[in-house]
Amino acid sequence: MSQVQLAKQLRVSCESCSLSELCLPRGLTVQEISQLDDYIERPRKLDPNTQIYQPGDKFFGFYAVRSGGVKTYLTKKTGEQQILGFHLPGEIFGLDGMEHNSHRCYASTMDNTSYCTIPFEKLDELCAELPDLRIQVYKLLGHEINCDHSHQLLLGQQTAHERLATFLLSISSRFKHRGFSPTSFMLPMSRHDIACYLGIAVETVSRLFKSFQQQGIVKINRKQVDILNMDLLTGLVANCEESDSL
Amino acid sequence: MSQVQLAKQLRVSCESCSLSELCLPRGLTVQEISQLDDYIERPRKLDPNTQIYQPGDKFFGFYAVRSGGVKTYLTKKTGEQQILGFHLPGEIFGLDGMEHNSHRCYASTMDNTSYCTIPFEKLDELCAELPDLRIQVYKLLGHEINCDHSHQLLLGQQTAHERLATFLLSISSRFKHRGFSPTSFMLPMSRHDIACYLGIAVETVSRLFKSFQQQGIVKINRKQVDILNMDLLTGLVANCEESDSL
DNA sequence: TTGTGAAAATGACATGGGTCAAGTGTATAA
DNA sequence: TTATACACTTGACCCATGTCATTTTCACAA
Repeated sequence: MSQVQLAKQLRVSCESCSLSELCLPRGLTVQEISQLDDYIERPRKLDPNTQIYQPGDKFFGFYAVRSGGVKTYLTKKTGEQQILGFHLPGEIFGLDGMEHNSHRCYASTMDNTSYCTIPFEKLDELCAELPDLRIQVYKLLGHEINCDHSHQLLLGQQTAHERLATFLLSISSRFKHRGFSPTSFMLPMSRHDIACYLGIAVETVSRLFKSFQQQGIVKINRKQVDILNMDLLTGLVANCEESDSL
Repeated sequence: MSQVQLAKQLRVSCESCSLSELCLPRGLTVQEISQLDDYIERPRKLDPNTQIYQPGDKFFGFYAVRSGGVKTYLTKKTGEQQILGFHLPGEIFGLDGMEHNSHRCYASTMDNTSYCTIPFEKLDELCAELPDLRIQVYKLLGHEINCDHSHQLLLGQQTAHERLATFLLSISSRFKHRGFSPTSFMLPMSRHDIACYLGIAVETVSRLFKSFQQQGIVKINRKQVDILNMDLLTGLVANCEESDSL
């Protein structure tokens, strides 16, 4: 098989895979891709609301969402959960296990979900040899850190309107980035999850969605969202972040 | 010079250095330590309220606080800042620059402050050769991520009392970790900064400090804090985090 | 020692969004 | 087709915390 054919085959196996961000771009050679590809465990399928890991579980490696959606969250002893992040197809999670080789938070599916895993030990070994892969891993971790920082700004300084608008814009831009419509999409998470992510009450989410609709900014039917006026939506967060969104 | 002597000398140069966490422990060999030590730029001293970097600045590498204190923060366009983290002597900051090779947030001193820097490119080169150093870097990044997650839980789910109590306990345990008293210490930051970190108003910080004092939990005089009853203080956050503190 | 400005504390008041309690819709199963 | 349960919505009420105005304290300079 020629190098080109090999590349094509590998690309097919990873192209729609959520780890593609990690392994495909940035000029890795065919051989390098092949090496990494060998270690990736092929997709597993899970039902909605299935726990993937919880605090204390051993850290195996990174997870990459292929379809569906995953939430990661911490809880108070009283049960309230703070959702740390939503992970859509093409996105990575599981990084919370790196510090102590065991996870610190929960991860569970929000929908029928499939994902790949890449064992951290293998990834680390490859990193020793592949400078470009190392850079990719740094960028991945840096991205997580920057997302967390934006979330801190949201939770600490934004009003409820601003939070919800920021949330919609974030989902929109992430769908766009993956080649889907940025103005018409299905939310993979419940109102409850949105509330827990934004640090507000479910009732507030309902009321604000209603208010946004009355202003003609969006049209919302259950989980179907249509953004009717992107400018107005952007206007709601105009004073929030100095830098461009993630 | 014998290997032992060399080790001793290097240890002296890094022992009290904030990067010691990164380079000294975990069985690096004398030679490995020496290699890393060569790249570390020796301390710079800055006045209080001096900006170290701001969004858009080129990312050079990690910073390690030797004395004083540093805050990292994001701002809204209207000027409110959300403090992302306080960095005490022995702690690292600057990781926000990794994703795009430029910083996303501000960093500035809160006090007379000195710090070392380690250029990221050099660190990365060494990582290729030193598996133990690589592990250290992963743990460092994992720690930042886990701290950010705890901060998200605080900002999203805790009441003002719980936030302030959590904050005091965090500072206390970090002083303890560095060998200082966990019950009697000087806060390096202003009330304003505490408020911005906790996502509450300065006035609320004042009122809660007073309330904590009236309950006999702490004694506070300006920036001097004495924790009188650690159990009571811990009790205030009893329902907050499931897992142990960071 | 006194003067000056910033930080912190205090008091009075306002309100965003939480809480509680019904309702309404919708998807799945019998 | 109807029953059931759960997600979501809506309304009424209220409280923790923000906002604004004022006073006090402290650090430092003259």
